[in-house]
Amino acid sequence: MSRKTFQRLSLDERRRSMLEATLECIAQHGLDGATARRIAERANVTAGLIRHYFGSKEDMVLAAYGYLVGQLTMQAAQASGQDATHPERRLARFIIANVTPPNLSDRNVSLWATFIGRIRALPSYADIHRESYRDFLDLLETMIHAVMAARQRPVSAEACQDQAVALNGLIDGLWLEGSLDHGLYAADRLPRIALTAAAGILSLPADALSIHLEPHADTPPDRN
Amino acid sequence: MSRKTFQRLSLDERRRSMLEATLECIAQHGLDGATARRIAERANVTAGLIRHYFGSKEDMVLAAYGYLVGQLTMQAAQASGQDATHPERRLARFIIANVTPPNLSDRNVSLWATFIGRIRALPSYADIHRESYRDFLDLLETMIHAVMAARQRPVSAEACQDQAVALNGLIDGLWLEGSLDHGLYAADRLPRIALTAAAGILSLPADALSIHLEPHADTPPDRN
DNA sequence: ACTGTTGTTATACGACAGTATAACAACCAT
DNA sequence: ATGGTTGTTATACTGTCGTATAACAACAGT
Repeated sequence: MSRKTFQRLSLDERRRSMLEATLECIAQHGLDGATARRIAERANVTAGLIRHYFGSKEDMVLAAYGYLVGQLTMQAAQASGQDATHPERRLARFIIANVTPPNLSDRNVSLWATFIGRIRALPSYADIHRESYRDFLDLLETMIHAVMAARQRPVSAEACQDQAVALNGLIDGLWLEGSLDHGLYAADRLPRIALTAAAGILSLPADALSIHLEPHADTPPDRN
Repeated sequence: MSRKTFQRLSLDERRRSMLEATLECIAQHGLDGATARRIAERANVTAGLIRHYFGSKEDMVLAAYGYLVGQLTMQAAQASGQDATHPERRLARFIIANVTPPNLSDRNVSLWATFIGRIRALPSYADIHRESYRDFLDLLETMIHAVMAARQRPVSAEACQDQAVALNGLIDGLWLEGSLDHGLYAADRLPRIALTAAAGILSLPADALSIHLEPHADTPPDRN
């Protein structure tokens, strides 16, 4: 009877691995089924480490929420690309990224919904949500503004914010319902649906955004 | 030391009161905090009744989910009115109902999100969600079709369904983010935002739907 | 009134949750 | 090499969870 052999990890590595185990357990078994022991087992540690790194299980779950939204927004922002010279392509890519895998996944939506459901009971969750929502909204508003500027269509700041709110709602809703694969329509229709609807919301020509559906490569197809 | 005095209720009344207690507890304390004892206390019964009426706590919670979505869709459908002679007004009212109280409430969103978060772990939840989603989608599709017919604008069934999916996403997203009152914008801006965006998605004139924002009374203001 | 049925209460029980504590071993500094 | 630090394991403990069971009481049929 010997003790389990183990490896000392750096603070960041250990934390990250435990947070990922937390998310995995919640996604797979629900919040109820995500017990301290099960999470620890998945992270290949013992339950005592939770206290050592996060103080309590509740604090670890909260940290896992922050970790999740951080990953989600980073993923979407990266997918949109940094190419600022084609505002409409940038916006289109951003929208597409939000309604296609890996961002579109039942795992992500399950986790997200689970945490949203705790906001009302535990105010700490509200703070994280508010921040991530504001980030997303700001990102959208900037992109919309760029699109309008390129088309030399002046819009008031207020109208631009309204459009950002609406666009955010559209993206959120499509991401959500699209991820819970209910078999009511094929998920590959989502990008086209999203882009056409977004163009409508922004009063652009119907195909102004869906034009950019084709290119899958990182390199833009135009010469310059 | 005498026993608690009690009153025999009909099957439906008792069930409903226990389901409502379940929802209230989940909304207030989260799924973790909604223990069988706490729910029973709120319903003014003892925990043993859960077994008697639902077999198990898990089955009761599932029934509560069904009860919730039933209430939500009924509420929205009623608010849209039965007046089929003004398709655009009907659609507008339906949209407004979804982004204003009592449908817009953090309680409802908290509950909804909590249940959505369980879909992946417990397939029974997926069935309920799928059914309610389909109902909502069908409702929207019918309304959109009526609007287009009244404008004598022929649209293919496929295009109509795409618009319904997009509109549903918009409504879902705005309802969701609007309910979690994050203080980033005033909730009373939502109806106008939603109607304008919806008009855009359907390629209608920008104010085609928001025209119907004003009338609060049940009686339409036009003579006929 | 009385009696039978069953909705409802009261209580007990096993299981397992989260966590506090102490022993231990991996790694670093020397 | 070796000692010290502390990340990590192992275990025990307390509370409370869901639920099974038995006693009880409200109401209906007579």
